[in-house]
Amino acid sequence: MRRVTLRDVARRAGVDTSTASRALSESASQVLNERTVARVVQAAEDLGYRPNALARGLRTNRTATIGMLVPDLANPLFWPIVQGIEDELVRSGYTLILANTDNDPNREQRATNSLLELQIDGIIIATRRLDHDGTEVIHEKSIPHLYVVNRPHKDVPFVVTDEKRGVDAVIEHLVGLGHRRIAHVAGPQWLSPGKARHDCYRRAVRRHELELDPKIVAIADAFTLEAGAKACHSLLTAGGDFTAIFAANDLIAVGCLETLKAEGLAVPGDVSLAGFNDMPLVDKLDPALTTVHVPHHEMGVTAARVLLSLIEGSANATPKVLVAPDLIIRSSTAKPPGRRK
Amino acid sequence: MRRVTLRDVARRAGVDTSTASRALSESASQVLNERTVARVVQAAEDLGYRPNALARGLRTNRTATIGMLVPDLANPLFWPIVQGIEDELVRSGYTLILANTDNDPNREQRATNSLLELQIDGIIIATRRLDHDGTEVIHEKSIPHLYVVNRPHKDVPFVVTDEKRGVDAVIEHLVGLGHRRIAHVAGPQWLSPGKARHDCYRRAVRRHELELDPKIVAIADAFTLEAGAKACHSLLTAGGDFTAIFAANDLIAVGCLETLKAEGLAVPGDVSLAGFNDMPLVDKLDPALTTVHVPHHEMGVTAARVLLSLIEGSANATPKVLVAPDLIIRSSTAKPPGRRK
DNA sequence: GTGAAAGCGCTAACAA
DNA sequence: TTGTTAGCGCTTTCAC
Repeated sequence: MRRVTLRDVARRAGVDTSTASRALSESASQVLNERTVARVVQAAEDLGYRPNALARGLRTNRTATIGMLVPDLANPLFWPIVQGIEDELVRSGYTLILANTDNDPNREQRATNSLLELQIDGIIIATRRLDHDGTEVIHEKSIPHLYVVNRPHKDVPFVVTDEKRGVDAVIEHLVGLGHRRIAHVAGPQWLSPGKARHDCYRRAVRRHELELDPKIVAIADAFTLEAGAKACHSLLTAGGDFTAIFAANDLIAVGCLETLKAEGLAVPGDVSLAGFNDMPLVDKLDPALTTVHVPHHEMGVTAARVLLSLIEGSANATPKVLVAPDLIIRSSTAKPPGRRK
Repeated sequence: MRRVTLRDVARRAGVDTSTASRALSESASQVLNERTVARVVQAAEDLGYRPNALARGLRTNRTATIGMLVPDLANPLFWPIVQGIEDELVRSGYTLILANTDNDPNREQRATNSLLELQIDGIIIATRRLDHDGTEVIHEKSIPHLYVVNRPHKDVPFVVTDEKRGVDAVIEHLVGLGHRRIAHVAGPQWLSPGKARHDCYRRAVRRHELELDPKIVAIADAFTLEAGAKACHSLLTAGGDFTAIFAANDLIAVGCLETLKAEGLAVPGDVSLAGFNDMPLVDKLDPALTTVHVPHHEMGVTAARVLLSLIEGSANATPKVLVAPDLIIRSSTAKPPGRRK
């Protein structure tokens, strides 16, 4: 059972393959005799013809596929983004090719090569590493590309979270509640959100004229619950005085929550706690987590749109979009206790 | 800046394209003069040559890409599976092409076509709908394929959760605790896991010689928290007597938890509650949810392996793998209260 | 309105 | 050991 090709269709319709090709093309079929088109369409249907995207792509230099580099598929953060991207791409007839990089430079490199070899029409990069060699090629090749979630440099096209806005909202909220000593459990500093939120935290603290005490900053090894718990522990043993913790993301926050509870500290009675991302179920914890909600799905949709406009050449050179996150105040933050802990 | 082709490489190395092709092929290069190979490799590197996968695929009828149909990217359940699949495929030099179907027959159909047109070497189908017309073509085309998570019929290759084992473990656990009236909040019956778990529940109840009371079974419209909360509500108003609830998945379970709490019922004091899937954070809820852990990542890895063996023809006709889930007992289940609620 | 012909970039018989 | 040749399936000028 051989594959049905355009030649087979043409033969059955009694026309040349070029005519069959035209008949099956939305635009080119306009030029043809109606009856010819009908005959070809019928033949194609009878035979169960399905065009070969490889041959078409080879010929036209367009594949209607978009590649995406994801650092970590296990991170719930990326699901709605990928979904948003996929949703929007499908609406425009594109297919998404996904490549997981595990934040590993080697895999990043290889994945990038694979995508490029597949002659994708554009690429969306969700790397979080600050040094990402694997993607340089993309810039050189001048293939339409877009960074999402985070950006490595200033001068690349991107659709990213407005980290500053999110962090500022958290700190302002805590300061508004009366907190003066706000600790930070940062994420890994070699990952873009880890560094960005840490920087924003420091600037916000300074702006509010609070003391910038290294003893109330801990850095988690990873954006995980376990790393958060460990970092929170070191925060407690460092002996710094604090009444609130701003955690670099929700998983770290939940880790902190575990540690605080284990140490007999009440949240928010003794210590207020805020996270970042608003991942599923954090609103069902006890206490429900105050966090920064990032409209990830929307971000994905926007990213896809921007990339498509880049491909069609209808966008300005390097589009830059900041997606505004919003603080969701729940019950893990409250006024500081009357006296210092 | 034109794309670098094999011809360019060949020209620079002073050989024919066919020789260049051989030099760059792992196997065929064995036949060539070492120095020639070195020269070609050097030229390729100098020029930044990257093979065109389209041309290669057109020629060889192999693309080293695998398609995957996912019903719902928003469902956390699928991510570790996708990750497992991706991890394993990459190890074998394959690339994953993802298509989200939203459980929509139309999108399913279109996505299937797209994948087939891209000449994928195999396809993994994660549909949950019981009637899925969109994928018939795949069977006809006799392209290597594999169902994952759930299967539509008996006679397809699959790597799926052993639903029966999971449900039996839950019911046995509850019966062991002394529960005699175990309610079920089922998932949508047109989705495979919804129906399967419901069926298994009924069989298990019968096996334990408990009463099969329709008043203590409610069906949620969707596998969501909200639908679970609503269904739990209707369970309560139906007036059936029960001391435990087996929810068809974790989100439904959390919905039940909300409703029970709102109605002033203690979990597990008044009612025990168990879920299915062990999604992230359910162990941090209050109470921590007893649930069935499905090794999703491992399932993905297995699925990829099986599909690859199918592609290489080294597998038996229709491989069928049941992945064993395990009951994780946490604090949402306990002995029933002394007297009926 | 339709056909003829060329070629996208690659691989693999077949020759030499 | 290397080159010659053909062709994968499609689109698109160019000619009629």
